[in-house]
Amino acid sequence: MNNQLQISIALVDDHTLFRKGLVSLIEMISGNINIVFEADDGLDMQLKLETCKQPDIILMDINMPRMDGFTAVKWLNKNYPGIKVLVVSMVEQEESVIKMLKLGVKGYLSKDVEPDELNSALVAINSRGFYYTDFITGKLVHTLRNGSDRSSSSSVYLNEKETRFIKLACSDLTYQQIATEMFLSPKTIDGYRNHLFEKLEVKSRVGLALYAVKHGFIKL
Amino acid sequence: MNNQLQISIALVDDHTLFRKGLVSLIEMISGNINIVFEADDGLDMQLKLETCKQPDIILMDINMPRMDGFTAVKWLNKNYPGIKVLVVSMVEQEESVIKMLKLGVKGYLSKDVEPDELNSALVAINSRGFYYTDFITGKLVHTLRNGSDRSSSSSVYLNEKETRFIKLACSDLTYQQIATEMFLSPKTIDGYRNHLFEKLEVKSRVGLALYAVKHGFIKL
DNA sequence: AAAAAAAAAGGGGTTTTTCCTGTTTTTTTA
DNA sequence: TAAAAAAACAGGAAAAACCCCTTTTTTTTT
Repeated sequence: MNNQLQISIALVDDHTLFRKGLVSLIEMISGNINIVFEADDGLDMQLKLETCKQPDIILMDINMPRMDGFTAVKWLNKNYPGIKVLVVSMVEQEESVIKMLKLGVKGYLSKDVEPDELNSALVAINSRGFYYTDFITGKLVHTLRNGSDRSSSSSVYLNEKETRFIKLACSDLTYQQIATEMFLSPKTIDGYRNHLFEKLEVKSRVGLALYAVKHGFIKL
Repeated sequence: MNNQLQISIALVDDHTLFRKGLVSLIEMISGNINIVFEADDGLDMQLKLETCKQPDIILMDINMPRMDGFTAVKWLNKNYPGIKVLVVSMVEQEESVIKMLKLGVKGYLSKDVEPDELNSALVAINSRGFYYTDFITGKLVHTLRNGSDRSSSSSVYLNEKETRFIKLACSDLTYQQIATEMFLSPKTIDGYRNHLFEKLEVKSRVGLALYAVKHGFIKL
């Protein structure tokens, strides 16, 4: 355990300007926080961890090139289980929050919090071990209430035909045309649609298309 | 004209942590830059401009709630044509860059540049009036070569109601319900749809939804 | 203030989507 | 191999989306 007085942290975020700003901010508002290193993404972090002193807490972004936040946290859990992670991301989607919490991160801050809150979070994580805000609690409660939690259980795996179909559903083709394209009866396509509506919890072709984008079936 | 020594700027960005970081960074690296005010979004900026001193340069984000960067810059052109705008955004899409340049912004920086470059940009804009990087030039050349430039020819600018509509079109609501939601006749919504179909060169509501995602009208 | 343009609304129609309740065929599983 | 499950297919029908063309109202331009 580290003493309460000195907290050593590292920053992992691909937006240099944001990262440097954070560094400057942290150095300004808090004298007892020591920044060990900065990294552009998960891969960079792995390198820095080998050469630099090990931080108490890592501030972690989610969307990053090469290695994203999820992968990075997973890797940390395996290789440096002692390092606590505080997610600082613009992503406020329930799924991401839940996913990160499952990975055992100690806190989750939106990028539009006040600097003071960042400081509170760091202090809390260092002393108590975690910093869970109303924001997080809210997401959790909502997930519980809606039961779903698609992020793990339901195993939403689309087979080849479903994948083919959902991609085509993102086009201007009518279901008739999609049927022709896939050498199937329009009624079969009807079945696919209804099946996916249930499985993906959407209610219209638009919902299907947005799901497809969100989950990388099609690229914009 | 202001003298070269003191540059007064304002920051418009909804991510508090980023904004405060930037403030701290700017105060740290540069003694001759004076921050007049910070704003959460375009609307907030309008208010601050009334009460605060007028800045030489405004650092402007693009994606913001209530009033986004495009609208804010347009408003500035009308009401404060003397203020120069430097866009600082994560959005690196060609269309956004081009759109902003057409609106006459003096520079466009990605959020992952080094602090030094931000400083250079500010100094350049203050003395020469602009700061155009290879990044911008690259986008311009590419646009020229690919001829298209959908962003102008058809002047793809969505006004408030169209924006409202396209967002709602990404939901499960029927056009009827959207009409109710917007206090308009379903027939008017019909008109919006047809108008946008032409303007955005799409052929269905699905196309509309995908356009909305691609161009940041909705976040997934 | 008149003319032109844009926004809002409507009438009436076709096509597509969506949603039922089934049957038949193929594949899996016990 | 018989039973069960999944995939493919169907008829029918209501709802929604889409389309064309016209009229009224509002806004902008001249």
